[in-house]
Amino acid sequence: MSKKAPYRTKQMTELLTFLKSVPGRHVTVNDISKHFAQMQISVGTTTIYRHLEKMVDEGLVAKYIIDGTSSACFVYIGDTDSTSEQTCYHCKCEKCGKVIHLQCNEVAVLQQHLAEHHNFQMNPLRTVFYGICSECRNSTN
Amino acid sequence: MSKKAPYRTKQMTELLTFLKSVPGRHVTVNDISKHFAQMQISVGTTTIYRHLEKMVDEGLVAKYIIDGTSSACFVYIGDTDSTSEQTCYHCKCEKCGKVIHLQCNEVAVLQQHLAEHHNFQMNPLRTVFYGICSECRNSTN
DNA sequence: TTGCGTGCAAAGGTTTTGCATGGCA
DNA sequence: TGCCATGCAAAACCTTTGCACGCAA
Repeated sequence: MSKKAPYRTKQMTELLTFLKSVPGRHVTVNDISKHFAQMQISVGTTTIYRHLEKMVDEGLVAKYIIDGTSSACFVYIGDTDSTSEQTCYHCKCEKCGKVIHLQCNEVAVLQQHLAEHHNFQMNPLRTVFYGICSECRNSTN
Repeated sequence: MSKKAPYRTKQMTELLTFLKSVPGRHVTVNDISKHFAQMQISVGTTTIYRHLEKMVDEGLVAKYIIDGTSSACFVYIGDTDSTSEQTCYHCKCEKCGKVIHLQCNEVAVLQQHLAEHHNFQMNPLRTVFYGICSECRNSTN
């Protein structure tokens, strides 16, 4: 019942600093690892996984599973100003693999419909729309 | 350019038979493997993967990546009667892990909107909505 | 006979877990 | 000092690939 007092460790500080330094960008655990290697900062992969998992549970970080075969992506959302920030939706092209960010009211409409009529509280942070992007649609193939 | 004439092998026949025997149900490669083991039918895992991949390309089978950490799911859709069959959408609860099937016109509306206004051809067969299901919403936790 | 289909084994990659050590409070 | 945090190593897991053999046409 008693709260665990989280330690303020160097690794966690570094991780938070990095996440906040790339707002709105998806990063994989690999990306983070490489960044630390470049900066000569020593943080183990295991530690990154463990912290990210915790922060996802706490709602500080959003986890996207863009593609089952590649690794998961993480975005820091803890500082999001809820009054000015618009929700961002993700579309992934099945052909070229590109991920498109879009801000679309229609999705918000659907979100509300699902909540009201299907009692399903959709999470736009984790939901990814799959399909074919405009470039691939126009290409002859 | 010349078409390869696909062989009619025992393994492929068995796989097709099984997929057709569980219409509308998600099955993983593991499920298929276990089924064959129970039926004393010998089909290698590699073969299952290879056939499924081919059938996905041909549009006979839909592949869902419900969760990045677990294995992919496959559904046979080759026999779908396009005149009577309604498209089925998938919602996955982030808490209890349950997958809900729903048939909802609002999603079709969004699909059309994405196509017309964002030039993105959404694929409802692969898209999964993440969120919280009704039971988990109502629970005290 | 031809060459695709098959399946074992092994590789590939991401994520999790065990365990001894290190560091914050 | 107490105990969480760390990170190495190894396991676990799903999927893909190499290669030799078998089988359909």
